[in-house]
Amino acid sequence: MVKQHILLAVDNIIFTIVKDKLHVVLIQRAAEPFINAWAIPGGFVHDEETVDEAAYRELAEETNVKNVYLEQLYTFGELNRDPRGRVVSCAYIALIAHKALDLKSGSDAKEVQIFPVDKLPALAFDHKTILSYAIQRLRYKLEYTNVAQYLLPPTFTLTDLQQVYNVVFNKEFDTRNFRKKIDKLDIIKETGETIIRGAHRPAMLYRFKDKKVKIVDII
Amino acid sequence: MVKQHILLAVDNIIFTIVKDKLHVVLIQRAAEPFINAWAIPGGFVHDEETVDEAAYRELAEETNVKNVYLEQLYTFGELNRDPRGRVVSCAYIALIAHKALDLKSGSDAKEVQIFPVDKLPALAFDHKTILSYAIQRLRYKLEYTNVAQYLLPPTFTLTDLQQVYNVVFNKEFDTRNFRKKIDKLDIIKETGETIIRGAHRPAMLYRFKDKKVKIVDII
DNA sequence: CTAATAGTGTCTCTGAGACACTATCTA
DNA sequence: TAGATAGTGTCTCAGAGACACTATTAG
Repeated sequence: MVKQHILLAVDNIIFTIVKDKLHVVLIQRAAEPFINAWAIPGGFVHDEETVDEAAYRELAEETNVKNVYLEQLYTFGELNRDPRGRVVSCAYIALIAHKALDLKSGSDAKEVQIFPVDKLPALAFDHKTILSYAIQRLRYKLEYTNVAQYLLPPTFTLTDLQQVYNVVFNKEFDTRNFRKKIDKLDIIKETGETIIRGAHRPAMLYRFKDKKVKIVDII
Repeated sequence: MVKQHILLAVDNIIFTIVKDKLHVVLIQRAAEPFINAWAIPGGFVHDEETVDEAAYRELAEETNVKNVYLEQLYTFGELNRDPRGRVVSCAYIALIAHKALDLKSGSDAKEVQIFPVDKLPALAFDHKTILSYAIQRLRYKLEYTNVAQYLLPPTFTLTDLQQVYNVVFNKEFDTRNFRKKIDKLDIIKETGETIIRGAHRPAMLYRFKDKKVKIVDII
């Protein structure tokens, strides 16, 4: 029907939170172009898989994960993104709890590593642009949905949950107001268990009521 | 580098408001598959143009427009979208004032026509899915940005502006509250001119202060 | 004068944000 | 008992939403 010389790729911006920093998974490229440079993991879409499936497959090849949140971010279609030729990339955001993350480098990467988003190495291709866009979207989504759960283990304390927001928005939310808000939204429930994490009062563990992404005004 | 048999297309969901209904531009297909069926206008991306440019080009081929708002919506990458083969489509939303719309059918269409979104014909491909998604996004964007201006002529009355919101959200906003809100947001200015549209008090004409898309909490 | 739309102000209630102390544990 | 984090309530202010009348025109 048509002659076209465009290749379609997917890129996954994999976010996770470590201590008090938002981190992103990057790979060190093992081949030209941009050999040795750090890049967002991704690859070409196969003929017999959907674009979503391609993103899942590529994600699995880099990180051993289940229960990841994956959401299409944007399609980057500029002309000279890739020196090898015309490549259009459909970017996805993945959210994962740090505990669940178990990185192993795939065939096309020397190394896989997480980096705090405020201390990134130079990135290959237009990956810096993609990443900024991803952070924007992440903030946006945390503001009005319950996807924060995917950055947390299945059970967590209210402090953990607030930490996610503090870190992603890079500010200190007020503990009382934050808890009031969460309480009113009715999106989490107590597990009945507590956890002791030091020489102080133990914290109640909670769980999200609904795994499905719901629109809720959190911030 | 890679063998891939995927074609990349763009589709434009062109919205406009006529009287008290949200409308969308559709073409009647002149070729198989889905010959004679109505479809969202679109086409394949050329090798030497960006995906955005492809969307603009296709848009221009169907509608004689300048000053259109065009925004990438979502990339639809399912396997059997197109019976001819593997086609991934990057969908865009376009907003245009009805006055500015001057449709002419391109080569691959028998007919171009606007339809109210609540009285659509059967649509080809997965275009019904795409359209629902587009309407959702449109509502979303009107809620928190100033893009409503692109559904209006350069100058308009407050009633016109409210009409856009009434129509897109399919409800009657309160005139006083709506105007208070718009006033406080400081996004439009009086032109100083009035317009008479019948046997009643003339209405003040306004203009948006800023063409750039801005985040503002309208609804 | 009638009919039709343009244009305006007040009150109530809810939610956002500022703010400081008690509870519970370990060492 | 000192040190550390968990957990909680009140007040103020701003904004959302409900609500009804006057202004201006043509015919």
